[in-house]
Amino acid sequence: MRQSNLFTKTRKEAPKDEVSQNAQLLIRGGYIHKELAGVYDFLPLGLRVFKKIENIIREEMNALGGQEVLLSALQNPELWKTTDRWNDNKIENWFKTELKGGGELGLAFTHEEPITKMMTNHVTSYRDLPKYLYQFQPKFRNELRAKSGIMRGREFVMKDLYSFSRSEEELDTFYKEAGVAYENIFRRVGLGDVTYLTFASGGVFSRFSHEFQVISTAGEDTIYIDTEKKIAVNEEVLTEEVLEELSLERNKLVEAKAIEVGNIFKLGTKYADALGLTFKGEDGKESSVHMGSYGIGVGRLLGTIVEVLCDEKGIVWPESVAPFQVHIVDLSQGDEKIQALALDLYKDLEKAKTEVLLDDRDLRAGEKFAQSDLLGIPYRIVVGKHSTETDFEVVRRSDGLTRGVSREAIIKGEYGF
RNA sequence: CGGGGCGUAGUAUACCGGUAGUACGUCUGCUUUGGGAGCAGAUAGACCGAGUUCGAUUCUCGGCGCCCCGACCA
Repeated sequence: MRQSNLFTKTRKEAPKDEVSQNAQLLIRGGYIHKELAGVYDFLPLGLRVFKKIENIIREEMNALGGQEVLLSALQNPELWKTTDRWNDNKIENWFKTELKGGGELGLAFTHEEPITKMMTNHVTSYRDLPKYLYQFQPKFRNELRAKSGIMRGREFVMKDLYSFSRSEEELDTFYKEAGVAYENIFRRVGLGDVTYLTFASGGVFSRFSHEFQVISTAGEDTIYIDTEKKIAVNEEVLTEEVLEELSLERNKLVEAKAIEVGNIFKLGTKYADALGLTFKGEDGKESSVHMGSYGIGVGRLLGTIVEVLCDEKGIVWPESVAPFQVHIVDLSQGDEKIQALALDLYKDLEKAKTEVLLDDRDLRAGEKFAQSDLLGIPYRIVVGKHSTETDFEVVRRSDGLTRGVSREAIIKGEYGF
């Protein structure tokens, strides 16, 4: 893509009402636009990153045996009354709306009820199970206070997977696999070193749920980490009893602020019982389906990557989620030869299916570099006075290292760092 | 929901009971050209409503919106 054609613009300053680093940088870079408090639009660059993250999650969910669906955002109150979750005293952050002809509707804040009900049409026998359904779907939560930029919004896209198993054991097995898939996801988006499996409050059907917490001062949660075992405990469940149960020693735990980027937990038969999701076993007996729920906020994950990996100059995207792999900065300043060098390289990279952004705008070098740093594309190729037809200067964004790289190697994506 | 703060140009800000100034941005021209450059010119603004007043962007009240701390967060 040519930058001269991109409608978004970078800014030197962030709006004063954005305090969080993730939103400041994303707005300055033209990745997102704030629509309302806690409500953000994704612009072309932001959407590219969003889709990259979404695809990594999708690949891992498919590898788990997940089948992708898309459930509606408008929801039937009757289902929620069945489980006693329609009442505003029970669920405070509902967005509710009305039909013209009378009657209420809910705007989805989660999907346990509708997906469980939907599955009653498809599950009758033990042969129909287990099944794993997931979706990327907007969720609406009427937060009393939106905050932390895109980390806690009122509308956000969540990947939610629901597992439908025949027994507790079958659920346990899948639950463990899902945990591994989650670790894969966070590693693949560049957060592997700072993400901890964290024990958090469970529910009626399990002692604990598990959160995936990324260490960050921007986090809202406090966790206690055992760095040797690479697990953590959320402060909300930290008691002597729990420590003993998990064989952890209090004096070995390190306190840290963390961002919850994922959460998995077992639902048992709670929703299946309430909504009649049962199956006939081999013995002909009717049993309730054992369910689990597995969530990742895509926007929050994107914001977390910005928050954790940025530096004083701007965003630093890992290659796996970057909007482009290569940023060609054309410093021709009217020199047609240099301009042609940049343009030829750009065209050849596009032919080679490399995602490349060409800064072909007529701006000064300083501005271009500053904006390029802000955008955070992993590799920058500077085409200027020193460039030749065969050699270019490549700068790695993450550490600023610079190398001379041959045209041939660049086309192959081999920069030699 | 409790507490606090704030609403002036696209952005960041200043001043003022007598209709608003600066910087960045944007546009034009010239100069400049490897880290947000310079000169000249131009563009563009008081959240909404009511009240007080000769006069309100300024004071008062109400509404709306935004931010922060806390609470909340299947």
